[in-house]
Amino acid sequence: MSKLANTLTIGQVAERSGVPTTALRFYEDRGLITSQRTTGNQRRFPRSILRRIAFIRSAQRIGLSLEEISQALATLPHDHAPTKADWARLSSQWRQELDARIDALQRLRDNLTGCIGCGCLSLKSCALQNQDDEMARFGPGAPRLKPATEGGR
Amino acid sequence: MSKLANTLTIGQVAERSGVPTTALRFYEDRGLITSQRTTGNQRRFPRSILRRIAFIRSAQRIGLSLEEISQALATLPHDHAPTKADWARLSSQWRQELDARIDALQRLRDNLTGCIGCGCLSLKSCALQNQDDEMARFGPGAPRLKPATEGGR
DNA sequence: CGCTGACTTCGAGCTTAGTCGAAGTTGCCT
DNA sequence: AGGCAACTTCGACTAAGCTCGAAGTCAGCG
Repeated sequence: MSKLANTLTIGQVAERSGVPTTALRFYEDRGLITSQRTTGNQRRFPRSILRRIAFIRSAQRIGLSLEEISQALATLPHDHAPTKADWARLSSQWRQELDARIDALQRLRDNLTGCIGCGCLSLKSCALQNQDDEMARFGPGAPRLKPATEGGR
Repeated sequence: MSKLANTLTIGQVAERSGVPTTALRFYEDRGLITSQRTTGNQRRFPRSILRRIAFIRSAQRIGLSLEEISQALATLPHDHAPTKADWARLSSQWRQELDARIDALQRLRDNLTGCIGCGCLSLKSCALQNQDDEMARFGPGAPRLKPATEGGR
């Protein structure tokens, strides 16, 4: 608890951001964040990393994958923390995604509600059954991202 | 394309339900469905399996895990397809879950909307940052079900 | 009878987002 | 100089929901 440099160790970043060191290293591995190294090969982060991490966690909360977040970050200046304008641009994009997701869920719910009385579950006619799979990507379980969409082999 | 027995092979079930044979075997493995075997050890399914599968896929679309679905199925008579009443009971339960999820997403969106202009992303003050993690379980990626909630070990 | 396609089991692999442990190195305080 | 916490890498493991391949068996048509 001393040595206030203008860089942070991974432990300090973890403490301040609430993100475990393991996750931070993982993010670096995936290119979401970067760091300098000391002569002894330890990571040193600029303070601006905290905002970047905040950005990442927010995006995750929205439901983006690290891959998508990575792409979003790629549209930002990588030498400093995102500006207000950057944030406005991306966050309104995300809001649209959220809107779409809410819509999809609502449609699903409405279908379900319509189905409660009918006990249908017919493979052909039930709206629940035939709803296109846009919900799939939001359920748990990664592989449902594309169940059998892969081109032949 | 002949031999219309009152039981179905796994391939026929796959074709009629749209669920791959691999998945069907997997479901059987997990106890979600069962089958008879021929003398040659091949699976033969009753036609009622189609409804059961429809049920399973619907539940998945709602966002339930196979484990949860398995539990729901356990409350049903296992000797025949779910009745109208069974379906009504479960589907209205699911609707509540959906409602909760929609609410959570809407709250998230509202926070995000409030944040678009502010460019805050402050670790301490931003509502997006401090929102409790109830959204986590609905994003993609299984492990987010409980990020670091595991009792110290 | 023979062929072929559909079936069987089994274990390995995929994906995402990490976590954990081992074995070894640094940084920093006293 | 010593000591200890914090750091390093690396590979293995988790969870869910499957998919794939290998190696072998079965069903049914001609």
